[in-house]
Amino acid sequence: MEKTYNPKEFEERLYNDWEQSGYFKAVRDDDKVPFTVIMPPPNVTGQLHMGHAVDETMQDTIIRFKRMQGYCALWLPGTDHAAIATEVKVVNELAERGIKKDDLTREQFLEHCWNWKNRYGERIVNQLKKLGSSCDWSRIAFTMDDRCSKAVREVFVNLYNKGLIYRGARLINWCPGCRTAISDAEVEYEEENSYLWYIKYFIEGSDSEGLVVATTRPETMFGDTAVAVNPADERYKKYIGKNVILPIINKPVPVVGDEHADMAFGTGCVKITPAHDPNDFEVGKRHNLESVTVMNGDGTMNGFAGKYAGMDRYACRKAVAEELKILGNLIKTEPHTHNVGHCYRCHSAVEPRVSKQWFVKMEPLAKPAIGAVNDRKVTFVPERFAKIYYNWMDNVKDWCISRQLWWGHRIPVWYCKDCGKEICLKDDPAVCPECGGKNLTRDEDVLDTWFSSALWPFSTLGFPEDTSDLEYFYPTDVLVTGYDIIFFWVARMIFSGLEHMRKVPFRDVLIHGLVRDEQGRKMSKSLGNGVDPLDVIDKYGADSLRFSLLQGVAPGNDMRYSDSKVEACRNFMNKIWNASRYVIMNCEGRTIKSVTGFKLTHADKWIISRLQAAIRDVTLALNKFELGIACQIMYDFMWSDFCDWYIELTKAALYSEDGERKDNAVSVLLFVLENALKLLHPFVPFITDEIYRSLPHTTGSIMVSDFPRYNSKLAYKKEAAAFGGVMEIIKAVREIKVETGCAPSKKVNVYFVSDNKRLITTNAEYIARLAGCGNVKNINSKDDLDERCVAKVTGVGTLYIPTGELVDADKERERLNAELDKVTGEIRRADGKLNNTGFIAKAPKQLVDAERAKLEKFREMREKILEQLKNL
RNA sequence: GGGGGCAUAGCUCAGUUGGUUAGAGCGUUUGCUUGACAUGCAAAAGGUCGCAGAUUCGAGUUCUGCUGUUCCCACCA
Repeated sequence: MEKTYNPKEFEERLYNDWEQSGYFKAVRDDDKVPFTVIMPPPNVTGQLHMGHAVDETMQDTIIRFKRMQGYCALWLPGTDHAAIATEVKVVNELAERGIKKDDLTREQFLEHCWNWKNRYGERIVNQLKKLGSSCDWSRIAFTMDDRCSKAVREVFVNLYNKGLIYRGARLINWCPGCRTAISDAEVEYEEENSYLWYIKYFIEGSDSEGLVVATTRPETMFGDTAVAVNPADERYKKYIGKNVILPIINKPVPVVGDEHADMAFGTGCVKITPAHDPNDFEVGKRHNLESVTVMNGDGTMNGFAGKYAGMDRYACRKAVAEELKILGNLIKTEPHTHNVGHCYRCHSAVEPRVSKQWFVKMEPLAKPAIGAVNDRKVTFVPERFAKIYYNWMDNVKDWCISRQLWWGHRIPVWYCKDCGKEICLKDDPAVCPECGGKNLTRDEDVLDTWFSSALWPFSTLGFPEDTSDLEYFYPTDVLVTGYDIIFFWVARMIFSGLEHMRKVPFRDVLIHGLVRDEQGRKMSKSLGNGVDPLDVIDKYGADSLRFSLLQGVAPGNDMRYSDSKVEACRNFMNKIWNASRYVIMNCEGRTIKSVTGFKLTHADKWIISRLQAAIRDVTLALNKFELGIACQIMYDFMWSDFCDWYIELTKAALYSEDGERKDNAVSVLLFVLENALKLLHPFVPFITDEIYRSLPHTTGSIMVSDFPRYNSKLAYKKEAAAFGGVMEIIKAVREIKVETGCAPSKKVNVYFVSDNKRLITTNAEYIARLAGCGNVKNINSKDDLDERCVAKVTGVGTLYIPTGELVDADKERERLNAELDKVTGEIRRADGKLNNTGFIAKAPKQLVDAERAKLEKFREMREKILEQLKNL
C-alpha cells in the first residue's frame, strides 16, 4: 500500500468493477424484503451541483446500508426533461448560434432539445458515477421516455374522464420571458421599490368632480373596466352606479361597490383591471365586468393601448404617467414598496393574465393526500416539514398544467374542426369519434414538467402496466430531497400515488437543507460562488466529499460548504488508510485466528467492546436516517479508539518476539478493522472497498458483505470499564510530564498505591509504552519511596513519579491546588445533588448509586491530594 | 398578515424519549522526526448553551413570553 491515501488510484477502477459485477442491479427476490429508493431526477439542464451531491450521497449511504443488511435494495436513477428550464437553455444556445426558435418547426426544435438531453443526460450520469452512486443503471429512466410518456398519457386521460382535468379561461401567471403560462408554485415574490400613482378619473359629464384611484400599474388602465369603492364608504357611496371616464382613451366605465376596496388604503378607490390582476378578476366576476387584455405574450402593449401598442409594458408605464401628468389627471406619486412575482426560471416579472389553459382540479386530490400524512402513512423526517406540506395542501388552488412550449409531453387532446368535438384518448385518434371527420388538430401545448415528475415513483416501475416490479418495489421506502421542492414535487407525488396507485408513493420523506457557500450565501450562477462537486472530487476524492457532506449535519438544516471541512475529511481518509496499512503490514507471516478462539487481553476486550457499541449506535442512527450522528460515531471510533489507543497498545505485542502474541494481536486488529470498514462503507464506499480487498482473509467486495450485527457476548462491559482506568493512568502520566516540563522521551519510573494491583501489573507494559515510563510498579505506601515525588490521584489509585530535584515545589503546589479546586467543585456538585431529597426519592436508583459512587471517589481523591500538599 | 428555522468555544457546527464533569472540526498555545500516518502524536487554553419566567428531584434539551437573525407562504390596489 502507498504511504498516503490517493483516491485517484482506485475510485474509478472500483466503480467499474462494481458495475461490471452487477452489484447495483436489483432483481425481485421474494426471499428478501425490498427496499426501494427512487432518485429525484436531476434536470437535464446542465450539470450536478453541491445540492445534488448531498442528495445523492444520502441516498447512496442509505441504499448501501440496506443492501449490506440483506434487503433487495433498489435505487432507481433517472433524469427529468425539465420542460421550461431546458427549453430556455436550448433557445439561448440556438440564439448564440444565430438560430431563432420561431424560424424552426416544432420537429426541428425538438431535435435540438433531444441533442441537448443526450449531451447533458450523459454528463449527469458520469457525475453520479464519480460520486460512487450505487444505482441500478439498467433501469435508468427519463421523464420523456416511452414508459413515462405512457404513464403520463394514462393519467391525463383518466383524470380527464373523471372531470379532474378541465380547460378554461382563467387568470393565470404568465411569464413574458418564457412566453408561457406558469403555475402558482413557479412564481417567486420579491420586494421591489416602486411608486403609487394617484390618478383622477372624472365623473362622466363633469370636468371637475372625479374619483382618484391609487395604482402601482398605470399602464394597465387601458384594461380598466370599472372603479370600485367600498359600499360602506360614505365618501363615495353616491357615485356607485355612475360612470367615470378613463383618461387618454376617454372610455366610460362604471363605479361599483365592492368589499375589495379597502377604505384605509390609498384614496379608497381602486381601478378594476380584471384581465391583469387576480383580485380584480374576482371583482369582475362578481359584477359581470368585461375583461380586457391589454398586453401581448411578450409583455408589450397591444391594440387596446391605442398609440402605445407595441411598446414594452415598463416603457408604457412611464409614458402613460407622463401623459397623465400633462393631461392633469396625475394628482401625485408616492414611493411604495410591494412584492412583485417573478418567473422562477427566467426571472422576468410575471404578468397576471386571462388565458385559456388546462387545469387539474385540486380539491378532490388534496383531501386524501392530507389524510395520508395525518395518518402517518407518509412521514416527514424531520417532522416539522409536514407543516409546510399541510400549509400548501390546505390552501392549494387548481393547478395550471398547460405550458406554451414545445419541449415536453404534448397535451393528448384533439379538436375536430368539423363538429367542434374535444377528443382525449389513450391512443391517437385517426378520425373524430363523434362525426367521423378527419379534420383533427392536436392541442399545441405541453404539460408542466412536474406533471410527469409527479408520477415518477410508479411510472419508473412500469405503470400503467401491472408489472411484477411495481407490485414488489412499490410503495417505495424513502424519498430523499431538499425542502425547496416539497410543493413542486413531494406533494404532487403523494396525491398522484394515492389517485393512480391507491397507495402512497413512499413511507418516509427525508428532507435535507441547502448547501451554502462559506459565507452562508446561497450558491448561485449569478454570484459565481458555486462549487463544482467534480472539482472537489478531483482534489480530495469522492469519499472525502461524501463524508464532509454528511458529517455534523442535522436533518433538514442548511449547511455551509468549505474546503477546510473537506480537507479535514480527507485527513480522516488518510487516517483510515494508514491504520489499515499498519494492520496489513503486520499480518505478513501471521496466523489469523478467530477472536473467540484465544485469551484476549484487557485492551483487546476494550476495543472489541467499543466496536460493539459502534455497531449498535451506527445501526440505530442509520435506521433513523441520522446520518450525521452515524458519521460522528465512526469518526470517533476510528480515530480515537482504534488509532490513537488500540493501535498504539498493540505495538507492545507486535514488536515483541512472541509469535503467538503477535498472531493474537493481529487477529484482533483485523477483526476490528474489517468490521469498522463495513460500518464505514455506506458513507465512504471507495476507500473501504479498496482496503477490504487488501485484507489477507477476505474475498470479493465489501459492498456485498454483511453489515455487522451487535453481539452482546462481545460487549465485555466490565472489562472495558476496568481498562478505562488504565487509560486514565496513561493520561495522568503524560499530563505530569507536560506540566513538570519533563521531556516526553525521558523514561520516568511510576509507582502506584492502588487497591487494584493486578490491573497495574497486567497492564504495566502498556503504561510504560504509551506514557514513556521505565519501571511501573505497585508499592504499599508512599513511604516506600525515598525520592522526592510528584503525585497524581486517579480513580484507580495514586501514582508517584520520582523526579528528584527537577520539580519546583511551588509549581507542584500550584498544580495540586488546581486539582484540588476541580475535585472540590465536583464534590460540591455531587453533594448538592445527593442532599436533595427529591433527587434521592424520584431519580432512578441506578443514577443515585452512580452519583454516590462518584462522590465517594472524589472524596477519596480529595483526601489524597490534601495529603500530597501536606507532604510538600 | 400567517407559519417555520436558527441563536451552544474565536469561526463552522453536532448534541432526537430531560439524567456522567456540554462535544467535534478548524483556529490558537506548548512540546514532540515515538518503528501506520507531520494529511501526524501528546498536552492545554477557550462556553453564565440569546434574555426572562414556568414545569421538574434535575433543563442546552420541555412550555410561555421577549430580543436578534433568517427562510417559507399569502399578499392591499
